[in-house]
Amino acid sequence: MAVTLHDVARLAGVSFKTVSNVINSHPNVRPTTREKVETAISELGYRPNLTARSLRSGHTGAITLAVPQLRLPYFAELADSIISCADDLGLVVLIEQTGGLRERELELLASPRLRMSDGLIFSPLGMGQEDAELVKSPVPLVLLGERVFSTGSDHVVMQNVEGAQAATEHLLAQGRRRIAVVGAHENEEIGTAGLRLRGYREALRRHGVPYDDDLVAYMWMWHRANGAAAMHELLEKGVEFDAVFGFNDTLAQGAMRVLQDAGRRVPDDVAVIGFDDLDETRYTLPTLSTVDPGRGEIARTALKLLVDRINGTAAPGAQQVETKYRVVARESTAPR
Amino acid sequence: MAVTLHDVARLAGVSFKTVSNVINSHPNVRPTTREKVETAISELGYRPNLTARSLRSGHTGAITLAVPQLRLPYFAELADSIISCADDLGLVVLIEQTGGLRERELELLASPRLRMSDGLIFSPLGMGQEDAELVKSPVPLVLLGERVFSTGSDHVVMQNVEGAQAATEHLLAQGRRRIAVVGAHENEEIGTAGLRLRGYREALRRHGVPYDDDLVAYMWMWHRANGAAAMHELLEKGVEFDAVFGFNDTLAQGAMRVLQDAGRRVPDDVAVIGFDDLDETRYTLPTLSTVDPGRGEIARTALKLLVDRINGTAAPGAQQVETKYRVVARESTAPR
DNA sequence: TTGAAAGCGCTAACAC
DNA sequence: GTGTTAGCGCTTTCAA
Repeated sequence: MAVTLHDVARLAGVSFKTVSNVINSHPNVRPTTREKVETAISELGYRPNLTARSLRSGHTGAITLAVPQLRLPYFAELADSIISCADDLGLVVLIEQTGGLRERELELLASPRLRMSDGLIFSPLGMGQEDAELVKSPVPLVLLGERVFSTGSDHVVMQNVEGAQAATEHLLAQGRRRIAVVGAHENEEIGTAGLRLRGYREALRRHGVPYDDDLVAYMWMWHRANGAAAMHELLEKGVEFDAVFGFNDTLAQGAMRVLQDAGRRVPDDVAVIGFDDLDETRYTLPTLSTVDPGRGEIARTALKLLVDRINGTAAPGAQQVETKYRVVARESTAPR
Repeated sequence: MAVTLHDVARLAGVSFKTVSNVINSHPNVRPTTREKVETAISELGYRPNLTARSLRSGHTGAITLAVPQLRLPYFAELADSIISCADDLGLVVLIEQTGGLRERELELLASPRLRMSDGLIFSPLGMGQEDAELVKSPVPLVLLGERVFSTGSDHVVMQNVEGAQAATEHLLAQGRRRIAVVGAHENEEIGTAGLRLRGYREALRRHGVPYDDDLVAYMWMWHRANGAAAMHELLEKGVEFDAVFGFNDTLAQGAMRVLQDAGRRVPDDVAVIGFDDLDETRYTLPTLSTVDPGRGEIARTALKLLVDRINGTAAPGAQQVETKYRVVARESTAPR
């Protein structure tokens, strides 16, 4: 069996409460006592039972991060950032994959497993605005992304409309006029895809370029394979275009590869821009222009909001924070 | 405060033990009683306190996965697989990032945080064979990878030597004779890099091709940027080569990009092969040949070993399992 | 400065 | 079938 406080106390010849005091570095312990206890601790190799501590203290020292899938590079990089930040705060991170499925997301929010952690950072994908009232969690919650608003929870969002608009304007500024879109969601108004499409349309409008739905490829998950498939369809349809806006980098990458197979030169014939600023965009051929959505800032902000909420030091009322974006111009949109 | 068993019992008019029986679906509960209790549960929105359950039962329903960094795509895809498998078994996964630093890896093994989970799947990178005796954990442990052997723990490894040998032979079979290596570790015998280098040398030996250390680029972490930097160095040194073996796909990708910038055509002038079979290798230009190390099998096997160990149903003695590999030929090594 | 007692919410043994 | 009792290992009062 594992060594307990009592075992340590017995060896040190003190009460087990004194041992507890030492561990929690309470002020009122005589140095000699402390030393005796510390010797006993290392002699027995005592390690506190965090489960017992959690039960008693009411907090676990863990948070949950729920994302669609870690194999989507955006979420892998986000998780990396969040785990690093959390570690700095002494918190461990429990990861749940929802697959982006509404059912599983709802299940998660109701799951007793959430109570193994002190709070939840949740990036929904299947749920929508109509589920706003269901976004309730037994632990403090910070929402990420743009699927649901007005939930009463803290919320970190990127500037999707503005970022997408800037990406589109970056293409327009080079004289591109037929800009295909890869990654739209059917009938979506406020999800990430919906907002990025809005930014795209707004940019077109401002520049007097007509919107053409034939240029827009719809799909669900943003995997590379879907970007590739969408580009195949666009090419088969025979629509003319001189640029592609992938709603994320993996889509852009998949699309770019298919374009090249079809003999279109990037950027000479078709310029391509993505969204997310993944590491891999620096090493594609050509390197991929993109929008940096401030992933590090998202991680830090979400964690800060969550910790404040957990500690009860948060301002009353739900906070909504928007991170800064930045267009990163690379070879795939180099001027002709 | 949260609803407890007692609250439910009071509302249902039974003892709190009966409620516990219902929750744990014990056989001996009269249907009418069960129904009464279930009504009370849903009425109060009761959710079991897993911390209390853990304390009492001695297991948490969580496992820890410790990897260097999630932003290395190999580990992201591995984590994705492990989380999915774990979920099928009703387990949640806690992720720790060690940064591949020996210090942090040792710290982790000694951390009380491990006891928030029932077991550990650990992919070391900083520790080496000399640390074999330190590979001890307060919870059952399954090791991944090739940094440390003979630790007394279960171990899942890929066939690194054989896989690397096959990759090299794939290049040799096309008449390549000057094969550069990207990703070697200095003075390493048995780490992943050391074993892959051994496979490479073995292939050369069998085909009577002399080994040339000038063709080998050394480094530490396997990021794309390091692959790119290594290729810059090789080119600057002016060594001749007609193929590159990247010890993983991200290295190969970084190297390939630099090759192309330098005007070398892939595969016509230089063939390139990686290792890991990441999703992105299907979308680079050209698509990247690689070695599939059986990541799904690694995840499943590691989890099975761990669960058996946790349940005490494992065979006595440390198991060592080797997964199957497979060379995946793509455009980057297409015959000339 | 240290100790004793209570109890976090639950499960497991055993009695009824 | 159902209730009673004990206690997992710890922190938190409160008393000495």
